[in-house]
Amino acid sequence: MESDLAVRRLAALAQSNRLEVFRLLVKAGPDGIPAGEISRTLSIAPNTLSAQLNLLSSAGLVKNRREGRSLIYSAEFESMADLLVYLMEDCCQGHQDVCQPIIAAVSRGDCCEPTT
Amino acid sequence: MESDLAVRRLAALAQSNRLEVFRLLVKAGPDGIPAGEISRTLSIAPNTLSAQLNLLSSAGLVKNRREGRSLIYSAEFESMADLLVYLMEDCCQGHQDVCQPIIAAVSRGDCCEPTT
DNA sequence: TCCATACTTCACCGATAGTTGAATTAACTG
DNA sequence: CAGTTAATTCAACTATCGGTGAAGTATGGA
Repeated sequence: MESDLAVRRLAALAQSNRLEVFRLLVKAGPDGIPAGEISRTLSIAPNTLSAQLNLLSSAGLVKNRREGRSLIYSAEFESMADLLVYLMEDCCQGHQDVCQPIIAAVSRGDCCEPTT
Repeated sequence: MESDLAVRRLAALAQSNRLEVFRLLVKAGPDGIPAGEISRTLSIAPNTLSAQLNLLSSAGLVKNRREGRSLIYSAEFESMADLLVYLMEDCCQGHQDVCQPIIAAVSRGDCCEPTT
């Protein structure tokens, strides 16, 4: 990943509205959520939200598809993975004791079950 | 982790100089690097760098210790872990097929060996 | 065709961030 | 203590960001 793109992705997430939007979409999973519902859920004005979604979208962190009148937004999980890897690249010169807790934390993440 | 702190950490990383500084410190591991050496390595003016380090520091992403005249900066790996977890919290409603690649990617990360 | 719904785009304003140059604090050396 | 190196703090300037109101585009129903 290029440094420039990483900065754009981090900047996209570095704002309270956008961060909440992104986390909401992460929780929603691949099905996504229509823009209007995001707007109501997070109490963000539709035009403001639209600008935020545009930014997240052009950073490659979310995508959308149309269903009737609604635009359904969902998270781009692959981009997120790229970003996380970029941040931890060549981490800590192989000190397992330093990095291992990070990996463990992400694996937990109140997300999926770890693959046993 | 509070939303506010997460935003501050992301904002701290969302700038090319600071991102490069942080990645350099991640690669350096627990030993860290003196401010002057960071300045020379990345060609950032000392006063500019100082402001950036301050921001990273107050976001809890780096810490420093004094050794003689030098201030040695190093990454705060635990904070980073917290941030990553916050971003992926309750990820994708348990769709393992979506989240698993992310975990795998971070585990790889050109970092430490995965614990087998 | 006309209207309502769902979002987006545009123009504008106040607030905040990043850089620079000058001055300042801290620590070692002779 | 004077001089030097290491790094930080301060003030000022420009550029960019985030939110708002108003207007515009697209889809579906009567």
